[in-house]
This record gives sequence, C-alpha cells and structure tokens, in this order.
Amino acid sequence: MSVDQIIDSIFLIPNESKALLKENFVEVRYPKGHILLRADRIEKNIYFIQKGIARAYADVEDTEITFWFGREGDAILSMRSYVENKEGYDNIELLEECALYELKTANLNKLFLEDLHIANWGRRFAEQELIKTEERLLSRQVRTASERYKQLIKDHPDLIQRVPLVHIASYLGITRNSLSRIRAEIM
Amino acid sequence: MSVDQIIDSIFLIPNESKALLKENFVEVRYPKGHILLRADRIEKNIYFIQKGIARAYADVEDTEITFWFGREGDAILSMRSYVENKEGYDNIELLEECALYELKTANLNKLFLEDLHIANWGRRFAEQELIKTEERLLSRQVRTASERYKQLIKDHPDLIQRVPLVHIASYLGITRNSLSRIRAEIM
DNA sequence: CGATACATTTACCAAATGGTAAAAAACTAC
DNA sequence: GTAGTTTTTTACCATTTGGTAAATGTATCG
Repeated sequence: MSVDQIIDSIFLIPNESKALLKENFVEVRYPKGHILLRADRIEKNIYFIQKGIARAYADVEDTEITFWFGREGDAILSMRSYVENKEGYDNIELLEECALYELKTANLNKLFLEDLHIANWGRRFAEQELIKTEERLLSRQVRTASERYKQLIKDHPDLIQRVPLVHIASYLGITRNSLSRIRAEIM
Repeated sequence: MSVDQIIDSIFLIPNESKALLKENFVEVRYPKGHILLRADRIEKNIYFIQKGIARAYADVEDTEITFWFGREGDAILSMRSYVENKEGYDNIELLEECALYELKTANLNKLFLEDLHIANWGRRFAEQELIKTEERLLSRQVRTASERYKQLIKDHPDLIQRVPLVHIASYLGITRNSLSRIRAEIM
C-alpha cells in the first residue's frame, strides 16, 4: 500500500494539497510484538499500515479484550487521542513485523485549518472510520458469535491464518473453548 | 436545544459561516411512532433532536434489534446514506412526539466544499459521532448486559422511564426475560 | 533434533441465558 | 371507571456458554 493509494482511497484532492499532505507521511518499521499505542497515554501520532497486521485490545480486569484487527491499508489510531486529545482505551500490538506510515496529529490539525481540500479529506477519513465502526457494532449486535466467525473466514480468510485464535475468540466475545466448539461444528 | 447550541457544541466557527449553516436547519415535528428513516431507502436528510426521543433498529429475521437511542441534542442519520449515499441498516422510530431540525445532506455537502470552517465543522461532527459509536462498541464488548444496564440507569435515568423495556433489552442484547431477572436482582 | 513453552482442542460440570406460557401490572380508549 | 390491549414479570425446562483441567498439537530456540 503506497502513500498515494492510501490518500486517494479516502478522498481525491488536488495535487498541491496532496503534496502538502504527503510530506507528513513518514515510513517507520517495528518488529512483531511491538506495542505501538498505549491506553494510558495521549498519543500524538496516527499510522497507516503499509505491510503487516495489528490488533487493538483493552485491558479489563486482568484480561485483554481484542476489539479490532487492522491490516494493509487500515488506519491505526487511538480515536480518543485523535479526536479529543485524551487518553483512550486502546492498546495496539503489532502481530507481525510491520511497515507503517506515521503522521503527527498536530501537523494534520494544522493542515485541516489551512486547506479546504485537506479539511474535507479529514472529514472523509473520519466518516469512513465511522462507517467501519458502526458496521462492527451492528455485526456484534445482530449476529451470533458463530455467524460472525463464518463471516470473518469469508471476508478475511488470511486473518485466521495470521492471528492466534485466542485473539479471535476475544474479538468475537467468546472464550477459546467456545470458539473451538464452533470450529469443530463447521467441519 | 437551540440551533446555536447544537452547532456550537460540535465546533465553533465564525459568524458568517455559521449563518450559512444555520439557513439549512428547518424545524419539523412528527408524532410518536413516526418512522423517520427507513433501512431500505437512501435517505437525503439528517436531523438533530430539539425535543423528544428516538431509537434506531435493524430488522433481523422477523425481529427488531434496537441499537441506538437518541435524545435532545443528538443527531439522527443513516450513516450509510450520509457517508456513502447507499441504503443503510437503520430504521428510526420516534418514541415520543418530536421536534427536529432537518438538514438536506446535499446542501451540507455543497457547503463542505465551499467553506473551510464548515468543512471542519463537518469533520468534527463525524469525529464526534465516531467517538460515540466506538464507545458503544467498546461497552458492548467489554461489559456484561447487567453492567451495561446499571450504567444506563446511571448515565440516562430518564431513558428507562421514557422507553419500553423491550427496546432496552434488545439494546442490551438480551431477552426481556433476562432484563426482568436483572432488574429483580438489583432491588 | 530435542526440550520447552505456548496454543488449541476436548471433556466435564456449573452457571447463565433463551423460549414458552401464564400471571400480574400498566396503559388506552371509550 | 371499565373492558380490552399491551407490557412486564415470574416460573419452568432446554440449551448454550463459561471455567477448570488434562491432552494434544504446534512453534521456537539453542
């Protein structure tokens, strides 16, 4: 996933604006297992995944609850930090060695107030994250864990290969036991 | 909730921009039980609640699943229609007689591309909806139905008075039976 | 390759939840 | 106020899920 692909997939903007925006994408690399964002901090950067896979989890009474997976092209951010400049609930762990684009929130915010096209790009970015988040919420509310597991296999078959099942069970809101049962049923 | 309060609570913008935006708020009234938005349509308007209360529900195999409640100050919109101009999953039912502000999405989109301040207002609007949606998702993932019910009483005590318990049970992801059990336990 | 650690499956029982139906309570409309 | 409708509670049993622990399978590293 190139910088251009990422920017264009969100909203098409004129070349001058795009150049201003592109300047802020800095490529960084981290190893598998690296904790990129922490729940107890106000995070100053957001990221886009060029290559690799990550998860977000919340610490709840001595267990981790995974509530998001991200892969190539996805944005990594603590929404709370990004939007309200407060501590969030999300820890981000890289599940593979990752190549990322790093952007400073402060720089982005400055551009938003200076450039109409970039402001609209930022609006579209938030709107698209909103749609994705609502979809996750709906799927959780409307479908059973078993249905959502099947959906996951269908939509992202590689994810089951690349991610430990413990995290997938947690993501589905069930125990590893129950996930094993579901997997056994299907075959 | 006045138009000014609603606009200002999202993002402060200069008076000229605000005047342009305000022109688009049209007050409308509908009776209790009115279906404001439908899942099978591309909705062309969004609303803010001046007075009253509403719920969003999805039709799933001959049952309705409530996944959102809105009250004074909240925005009512089919995210899918607003963001992607596609049919959404949400039906909106007014649970009381409501006074609403209606805005045409097309007019808003035009303003977004013409006025930097309004574009940023639209960005903040999406960002704030994003935070709220993520919070609902997290709460669902992390807390039990019982905990979430207690939280609901604490945060919005009036809601339990104003909304039939069937909808609250559905919102919490449990049956009316289980909600009754929870309520019985608490006392 | 082998030893160790970690992840996953299976089995068992306990606890929580759903479904149906009937009783009680609350709300509507005349 | 009363009859009728709708909503909520309660009780029962069937089903699903969780928790613990042991067994199997898979990775990792010297």
